[in-house]
Amino acid sequence: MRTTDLEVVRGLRLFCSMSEQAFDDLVQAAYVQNFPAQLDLIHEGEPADFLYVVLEGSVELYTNWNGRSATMGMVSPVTTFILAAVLKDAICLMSARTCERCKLLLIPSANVRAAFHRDEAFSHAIIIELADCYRTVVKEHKNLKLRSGVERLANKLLHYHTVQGGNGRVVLPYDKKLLASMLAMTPENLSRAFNTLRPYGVEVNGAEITFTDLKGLETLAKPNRLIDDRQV
Amino acid sequence: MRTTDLEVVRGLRLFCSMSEQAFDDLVQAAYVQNFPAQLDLIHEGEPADFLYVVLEGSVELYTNWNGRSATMGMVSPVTTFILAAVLKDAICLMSARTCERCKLLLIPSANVRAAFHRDEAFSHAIIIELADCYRTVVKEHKNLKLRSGVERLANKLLHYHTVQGGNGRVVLPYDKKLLASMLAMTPENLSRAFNTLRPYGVEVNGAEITFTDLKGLETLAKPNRLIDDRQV
DNA sequence: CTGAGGGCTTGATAAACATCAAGAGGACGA
DNA sequence: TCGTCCTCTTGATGTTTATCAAGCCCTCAG
Repeated sequence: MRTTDLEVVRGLRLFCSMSEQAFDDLVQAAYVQNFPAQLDLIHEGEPADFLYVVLEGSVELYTNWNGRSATMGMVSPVTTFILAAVLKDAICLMSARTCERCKLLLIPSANVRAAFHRDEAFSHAIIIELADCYRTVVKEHKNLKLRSGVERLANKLLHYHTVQGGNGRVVLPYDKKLLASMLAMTPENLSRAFNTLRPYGVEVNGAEITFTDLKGLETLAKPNRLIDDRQV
Repeated sequence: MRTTDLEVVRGLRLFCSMSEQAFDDLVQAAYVQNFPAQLDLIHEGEPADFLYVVLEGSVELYTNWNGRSATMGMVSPVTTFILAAVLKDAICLMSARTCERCKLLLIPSANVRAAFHRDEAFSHAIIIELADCYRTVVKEHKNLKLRSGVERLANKLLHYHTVQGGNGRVVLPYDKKLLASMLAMTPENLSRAFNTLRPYGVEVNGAEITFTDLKGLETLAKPNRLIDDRQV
């Protein structure tokens, strides 16, 4: 494992407060590995053997039932995933696959569990991390239950706008098929949703979106910190 | 606080492993209080002042946005709620109201946070509890993303059937308006969904449901442990 | 260059779901 | 007892979303 990777991981809120010793033990047992695009990392229903940390690239969490499929979330650097299943030593509820070429850190889940039993600071950091994971899903759930497809798209665009600097221009981070799945709609309907937003000053050019009437878009989207703000 | 209440709370997975001292401190600071039906306990957006434990009655977690409303979950005895907000000292993402007359235990959230910093066993129990909360919402989310209204109803009925003894008969625990909201559908559509299930041997008589073709119902519902099983 | 394939869009159609309106039946208080 | 309110159901209608089919455009390998 490269020193720079190690420092980045060490800097994560989940790991930064744990003891030197405990962190070293964890990292000693871990592997850094590169994966090609579109590779299945986890199948739902299987045990959680590793805690994953995305160092480079992005990972899609998804789920299947009765022939249908749904994207549950995207993981980008530098973030962990399937923490809850690892801690409970339980079966994974979601599948995971790489979107692009990825560099991942794999920490054996038994070591993670051992670490939080040994290091109190780590177990406190886990509590905050899990509480955040929980609240993120709750927000996702609210987003889905309370909003139509067009509204979800409008708010997602405003979110990207904020993240990307707020200068009236946005580049979609994923292709539209994936974006559609994230927004719980079909690619066809995403296309139509963009058309619906045109009167609100949303101009689409491939992956580039420009906004000419942010006020109007916000009036439609009605962003809400209890749904859209990451840190709340 | 009555001794029997105290023992029940002490028996909860969240509290049973913590030290006598820490539990006593927590309980000393707490109040038991009775609330009438349909009383608002928490408004989303407000700080989480207490960790709540439902001792009697049931509580609805719900949320609002732009004039719309959605039920997020039901809490029945003996269970805690808004644990994540309490631990993070954050704003509540959901509102809560009593459905019927309720007896609740209110533990000041500052005391909960102090307790997990002092008692290691408690912080480990919190980790397991939070991981479970997280996985429960993930399952809810999958249920909503992957299934139609009729499918959600069919699976909910099968779930009640299992919980209530599996003898081909079920009594709905809530009125149909609330059940509809839990299933993310309107009361009108719940009524129609019951009609859709009649050919699958589902007979409705007020709150009493009887099943005459469980195999058939299961073929339609396709229950899945990664969505429907509570303990997975 | 050429053809194949994928991403994206559009139109037509169908299914799922919501809304509006009306009415049956039961609970409850005056 | 009567009227009122509430829950639940049903029908008619409209909206939202999905599905199916077709076509455009771009990329890329041969």
